[in-house]
Amino acid sequence: MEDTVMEFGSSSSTASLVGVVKEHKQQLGATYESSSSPSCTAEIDQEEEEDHNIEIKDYQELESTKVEMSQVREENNRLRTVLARILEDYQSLQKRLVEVVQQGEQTKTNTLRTFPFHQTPPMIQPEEESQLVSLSLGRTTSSSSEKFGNYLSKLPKEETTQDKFSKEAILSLGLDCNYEVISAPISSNSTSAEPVMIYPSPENSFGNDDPKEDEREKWQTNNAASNGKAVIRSRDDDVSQQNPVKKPRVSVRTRCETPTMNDGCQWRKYGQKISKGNPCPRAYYRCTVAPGCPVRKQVQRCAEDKSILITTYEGNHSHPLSVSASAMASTTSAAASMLMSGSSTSRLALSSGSNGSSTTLANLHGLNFSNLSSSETGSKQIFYIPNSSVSSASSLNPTITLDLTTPSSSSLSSLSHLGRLSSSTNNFPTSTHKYSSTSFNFSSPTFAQSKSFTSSPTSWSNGYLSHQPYKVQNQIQFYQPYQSLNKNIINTNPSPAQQSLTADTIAAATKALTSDHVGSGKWPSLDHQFPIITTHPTMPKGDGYGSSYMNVSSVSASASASSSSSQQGISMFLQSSSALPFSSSSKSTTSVSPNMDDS
DNA sequence: CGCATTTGACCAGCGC
DNA sequence: GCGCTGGTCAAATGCG
Repeated sequence: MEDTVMEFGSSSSTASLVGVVKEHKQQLGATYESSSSPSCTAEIDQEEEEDHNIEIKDYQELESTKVEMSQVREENNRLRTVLARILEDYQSLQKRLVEVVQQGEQTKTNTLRTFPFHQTPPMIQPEEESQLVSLSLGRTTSSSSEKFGNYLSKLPKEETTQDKFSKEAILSLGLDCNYEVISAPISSNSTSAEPVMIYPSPENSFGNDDPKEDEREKWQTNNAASNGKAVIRSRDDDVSQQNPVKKPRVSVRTRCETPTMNDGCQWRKYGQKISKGNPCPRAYYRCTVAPGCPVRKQVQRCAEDKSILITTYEGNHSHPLSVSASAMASTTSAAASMLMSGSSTSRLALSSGSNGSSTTLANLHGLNFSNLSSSETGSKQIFYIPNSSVSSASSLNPTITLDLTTPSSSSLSSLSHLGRLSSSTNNFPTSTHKYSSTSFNFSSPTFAQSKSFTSSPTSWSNGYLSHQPYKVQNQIQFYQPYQSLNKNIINTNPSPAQQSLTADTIAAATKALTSDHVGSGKWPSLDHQFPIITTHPTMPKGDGYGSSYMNVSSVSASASASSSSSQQGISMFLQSSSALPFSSSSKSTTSVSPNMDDS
């Protein structure tokens, strides 16, 4: 890209072009003067006329070329801006990586110290350490890929495709996932230019997802374990006891006329039920992108408004995700993390955090990369859901609902709703209004800064990306090495009507959920209006894991350029990933039906 | 024929 | 203990 910039952006080439144009103008003028002479013969006049026409043609071509060049120059400027931003982001990430790596050992120690709800440190075997770290809620900072390699080495020996997925990627962008910052190889003095990759760890705090296990066993085991039943497990016994809470669920409400929402994943229906209180059947799907992927989803129409589709996700993807799928997965992941972190704050072992619950919320936030800053990674936090929460846990999984419907979202293709100020109104069924709501405004200047969201709907793209209306989803995906390195890109080619709403709105939700302001403990001023996320605790029993309702009804952002270093966490990735090669030249090796969920 | 969907049966958890 | 409900399985069925 840099070559392109230099080629089209050099002022010399532009100047030379202008010179050529001027020269032609002069020639034309001379030709005109000579042709006006009455002494010329008819032949000469004809020749001159031909020359005149040719030169006029050349002149027109040059003029058009000039216009093109000016356009290219503008394009070039945009590319330069993007490139500069990418470089800036890259340097910042590199710096952050160094910080994380340098504190790896210290983090380990802190991890063992912040263990009050599980076991006393003496009971922790050294070989279990990596597991325990990985089982923490929210992100964990793996100081080295070796640690994870050790973890993998302890898995059963049989090497399945699933295992390969796990070992190679470990980047399931699923629910309640942990993110590990891995640089391969990482050394304590690593200052190489290795890109920092954000991997959701395959283990999560609640699901005990283990790609090695049989899918069903895992699924049932998780449920059984969460219900406090004795479960025969080999490796995850500790986990089951530590986190007997059911997997958090993220329910996404969208206006969708199609049977299911296209979220980029492949699903196979395995059941359907008529649930109580809703005449519309509830369909059960499992992810079939990779064998053994534990992610399930339930799809049901809203009883009050049939146009609203309620999709509930549960579990972690154990495979690389497509661009569009990662958008949803990252959103649900963030929502799940927020749900678990926020609802369990009072019960968690808070090893650090000086800003009260807000800080805790952010610290638990699996997606809040910006919290990888040294100040916080230095005191790595492991949060365990205490067993005491199990006894009162309802059979209902903790659920958080993201309302992606808008009061006037009948036109799905229109992004105009993004430009409006958030409204507290929503289309949530009246049955849910009985719950008291707490409104969280996840404003974030980085939203506008990253150009993912600005006041203009078309500014979803940043100029050149505007020609790739669906590639902008990369702006909300995480850097997946699978896609950039292995070209394992799934081109979902979603239908615009479906995807436009999903992508931007989900991105809004993701951004909001991952907004660093959550962790700042301060809610910024409303010069940037972003998704209004409202939580509705629905568990009157007070087990701390009730459903929450998040209204991401509308998004409005003013194009503020304000930024702070602490906000670069996710926006950096967003911007960087948007410019990754695969975003524009992805060769899909796996084809997914454009409307796989709609067929 | 292979794969996805449908649908009744089964199981587990919870409340009474 | 029983019934209700949610969730899953698996045989049957449909489809390309």
